[in-house]
Amino acid sequence: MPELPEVETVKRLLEQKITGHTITKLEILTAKSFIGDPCGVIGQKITHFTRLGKQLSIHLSNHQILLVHLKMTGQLIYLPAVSKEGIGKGLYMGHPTKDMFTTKFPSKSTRLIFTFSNHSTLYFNDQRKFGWVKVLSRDELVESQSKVGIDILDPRYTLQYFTAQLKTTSRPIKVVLLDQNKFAGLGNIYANDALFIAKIDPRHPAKSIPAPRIRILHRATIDLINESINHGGSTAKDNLYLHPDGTIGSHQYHFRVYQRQKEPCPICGQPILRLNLGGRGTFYCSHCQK
DNA sequence: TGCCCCCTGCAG
DNA sequence: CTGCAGGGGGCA
Repeated sequence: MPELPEVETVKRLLEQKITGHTITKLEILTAKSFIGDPCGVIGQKITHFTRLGKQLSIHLSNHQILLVHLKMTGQLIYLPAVSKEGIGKGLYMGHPTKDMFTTKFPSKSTRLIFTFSNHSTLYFNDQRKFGWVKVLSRDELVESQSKVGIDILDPRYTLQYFTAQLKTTSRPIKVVLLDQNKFAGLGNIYANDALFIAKIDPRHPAKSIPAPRIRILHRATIDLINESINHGGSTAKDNLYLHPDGTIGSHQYHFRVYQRQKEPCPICGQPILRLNLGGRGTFYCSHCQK
């Protein structure tokens, strides 16, 4: 699920909740979800957060990093300390009357539980078990991200860089936009919608897109990502993307073509088509996108 | 460069 | 039952 806007939203909300907190306990319910030595994180304070593409780094006071990848169904859910009266009733500090979460935690998909010194908790939930949390040193973090491309929100993501990357391959533009080693952060939602905005057929070979179209596409990727961040990201129908406080994003109400096959194109009214490209669902308007 | 796979769950 | 899901690593 989470692409750049969703991970950025989680980062912003989580950093205001748990920066400065000390980890006192880590429960690993699913072994494959945690990679590294869990002992090293106990007693460490959370100092700050960074993000590269879809990967979130939680920096600790001993200079180690918890690197988080949510993959398709990962969630980071923060629960404030349970009040005395609320124990066993789902009553949390700051949520005086009722539990605002529709799902109780830990749930069937809870993989990791971090507890902090003030008794608040952070749940890593992941239905499909594709995601993970890794403990890394600074050097290991740099190494593990050395092949990742430039983040869409990085000032170095220029039109020149974008153009140069497209010129290296004749693969379908949609597939190239999803290549995290070229540009970090775009996923299936925003790749589809950016191509719609730029009126480019997702199958168009990357290297032969005319310069004026490349310019529009480059602009569209940045604008769309920012638009979605302003909407708190996209929570699709399965509700698997949640903010750390359990609320949902709203960018799904602004999808142009993503998951709208058979619905009328917002520009010309022709039905939106769906095809398979690089193993991923691809949505486009054959009349508007050439 | 294109498949298959990792997993779970839901819609058709 | 089959197909599909915000991702991406490994392998021919």
